[in-house]
Parts: sequence; structure tokens; C-alpha cells
Amino acid sequence: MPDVKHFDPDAVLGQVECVFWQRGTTSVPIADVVATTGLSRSSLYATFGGKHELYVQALRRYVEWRSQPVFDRLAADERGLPALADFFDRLIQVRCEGEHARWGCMVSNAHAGAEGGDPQVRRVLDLHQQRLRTAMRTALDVAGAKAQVRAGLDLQATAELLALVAYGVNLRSRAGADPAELRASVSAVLGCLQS
Amino acid sequence: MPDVKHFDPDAVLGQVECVFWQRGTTSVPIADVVATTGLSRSSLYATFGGKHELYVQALRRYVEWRSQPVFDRLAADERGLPALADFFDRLIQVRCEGEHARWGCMVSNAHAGAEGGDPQVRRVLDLHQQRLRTAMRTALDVAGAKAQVRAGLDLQATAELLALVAYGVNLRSRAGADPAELRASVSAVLGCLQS
DNA sequence: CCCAACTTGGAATGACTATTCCAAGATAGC
DNA sequence: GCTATCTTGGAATAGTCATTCCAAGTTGGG
Repeated sequence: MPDVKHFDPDAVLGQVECVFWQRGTTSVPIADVVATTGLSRSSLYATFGGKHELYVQALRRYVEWRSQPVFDRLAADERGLPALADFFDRLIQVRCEGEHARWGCMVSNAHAGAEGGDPQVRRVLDLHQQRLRTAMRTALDVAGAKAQVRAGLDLQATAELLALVAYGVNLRSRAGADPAELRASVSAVLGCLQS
Repeated sequence: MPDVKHFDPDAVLGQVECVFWQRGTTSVPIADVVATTGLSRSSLYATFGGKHELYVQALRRYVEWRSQPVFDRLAADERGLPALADFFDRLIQVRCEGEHARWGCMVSNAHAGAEGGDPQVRRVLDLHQQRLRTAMRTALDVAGAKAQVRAGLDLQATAELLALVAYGVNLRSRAGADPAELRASVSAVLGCLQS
């Protein structure tokens, strides 16, 4: 005989994700979350728990819904080096224009903020890093098999390097970096890998 | 006939810089700054203004005292590619061990936080980025003149790339990245540049 | 149609925050 | 040593924050 929820928890979590993504966690009062989602404090606390648990759930949603599909696309792209170029092109585009322009990456932002101190958050950050590196590595393996990259390259270290570059793009885009310059930097590193 | 200050403002600013560097700005109550510096609220406000102005001054101090000397050393190092390797070696070491281990870079941290929204902060961030890129470019020019790097390299884009890698190192080090992996990534990019 | 179980909105709470203010203390020139 | 002027410490203020609580409303099975 329980009453049913009058809203869609996952849709709400998506809105919360956007707020925290753009503005971080400490600078968003719970009142703003209430205003954004349209539901009341009671419903928020009853459904998601406190502010911190809400943030963690939003961060997890970001990794699963925003990052993972992009990583999957990269890993599934059989073109090798062009797949990597495509990944970075899309990344820079998302970071610099459109709905989420200049928001950076929610995971990158969490690295720098006080959120990173929390063990739960740290685990999500590590998961994200591992998945990104794995996707990079997969694409690099394809590129290696196609002899698109120089022989004798340390593919694992290169995968990690490309992940670092992605983090750099995320960071600088938030501060208003010129997308053309970012693209040139990516071209520089991908060009260097080329055989 | 004025009384003289009973403390050294610059030494105090150094302490404040460390607190904000490690913990960010929003998660540090002014009470903690008072406790760290040992002086009173009155003296803090009278000398530096409010919390935000204090943060900006600390950030500026960080750029001038922490970043700039490192950039200068890089730009003055006439070895070319080894100078860049040395820069990254020292960077990773500072970020992963010693007094400031896992603090990241105060400027990188500011990129991701809510601080980046402030125009004054943004200007410091851009200044830092420009100086870092310039130092990288200088070292790359030397490397180019010595024919240490591949011909036909876009040196400006490569300088920007290396800056992005540095930001990536700063970010990941804060989340506990393995210094050996970071070093391998740096080796990968520097190895690629080599002729 | 009724009722138990849940949701909801909004007010209330209590802790914490940045900032200001004032009386007391310290200084350096005269 | 005296005094004008600044510094200092701590209390006071006003605002904001996350969280809790309760009365009223809503649901769906019997």
C-alpha cells in the first residue's frame, strides 16, 4: 500500500549531476539543488541521503553516463590513430562549446577540489582513470597492429600520457582555453606518435 | 608615531598560501587561517582584507615564488631536451613526496574549483599558463637548435602540449598517482619528440 | 470507500561562517 | 615619560548552511 514516488529519481540525479559538475560541491547550497530539481528538501534527503551522498551518486552517474560511453566508443573504434584523434576532437568540442561549455570534466574537477579527500570519491576517480587509460591502450594497440605508430613505443606509458593530456584539456578548457590551441596540442602529440 | 606591525606580512602570506594550496579556499574557514598564522582576525583583515582578497594574494605569491623560479630555471637551462626531462622529474618529485606531497599545484587546483570564476583569479591563471608555455617554448627552441627534436615539429603547439601534460601531472598527483607511472608518461612524450 | 503507508512542503533547528567593532595594549617621536 | 596612533585580542553580529521534523496531502490495495 505504499505511495509511489512522484518524480523520477534518475532524472533528478541527472539535474543534480549538472549542478555539481558546473559549480562543484562546496559552492552549491542544498537550496540551489532544491530549486533546480523542483522537489523539496524532504524528498531529496529521503531519496538520496545527505548532500555528500548526493554528490557521490551524481559523480558516479557522470562516470557511467557521460564518460563510459565515450570510452566505449574509443575502445570499439577500429581505426587506431584516427580513433584517438576523433576522441580528442569531440572532447575539445564538448568542453569548449554547447550546453556544457567551460564546465570542464566533473571527474577532473573533483581531483582538484576538497572532494578528492573522501575515500568514496577517490575510488570513483581511480575507476575513471583506469577506464580512460584502458580505452586509450586499446586504441593504441590497434594503432600498433596497423603499424600506424613508431615501433618500440611503450604503449602503456603512452596510454597514460594521453590520459594526462585529456586531463589537461579538461582543466584548461574550464579556464577558457582556445579550442584551436588545444587541438594543435593534441595534433602535436598524435603526430609525434605516428610512424 | 605609528605603531609598527608585530609580524612579517610576507611570512604570514606564505603560511596562508600553504593552507589554501593544500585545502582550497571554500573548505578553509577563516578561523583555520587565524590558527595557522597565529595572529588575530583583526590583524588579518586589516592587513590583507577579506578572505577572497587573501586568497588572491596567496595565489599570486604562489605563482611568483613557487612557479616562476621553476620556469626561470627551465628557460635558462641550455641543455634543451634534458632540461625538459629535468623539469618534469623535479615536478613529479615535488608533487609526490616531501612537504607538499599530494597537494597538487595551487594554480591547477584553482582551475577546477569555484575560484576560477573570479576575474582576478582568472587573470592569475592565464598569466601562469602563458609563462609556463613560454618557458617550455624556450627550452624547445634550444632543443630545436641542437637538432635534438624531430624536424618539422610545431614548437608552439608542442610547448602547449607539454604544459597540458604538466597540468595532468598536477591533477593526478593529487589523487595519489604513482610517480613511476607519471615518469613513464613523461618519458613517452619526450621520447616521441626526439629526433 | 476506507485506511495504512508513504510522500510532500515548509517551517524550525542548531551549527558554522565571514566580517565588524571596541576596549586594551604597544609603539615611536617629542 | 607622555601622547597620538596604530595594532591586537576577543567578543558580538548577521547571515548562511545542512539537516530534521511534523502536519497535511496522496496513493493504492482491501
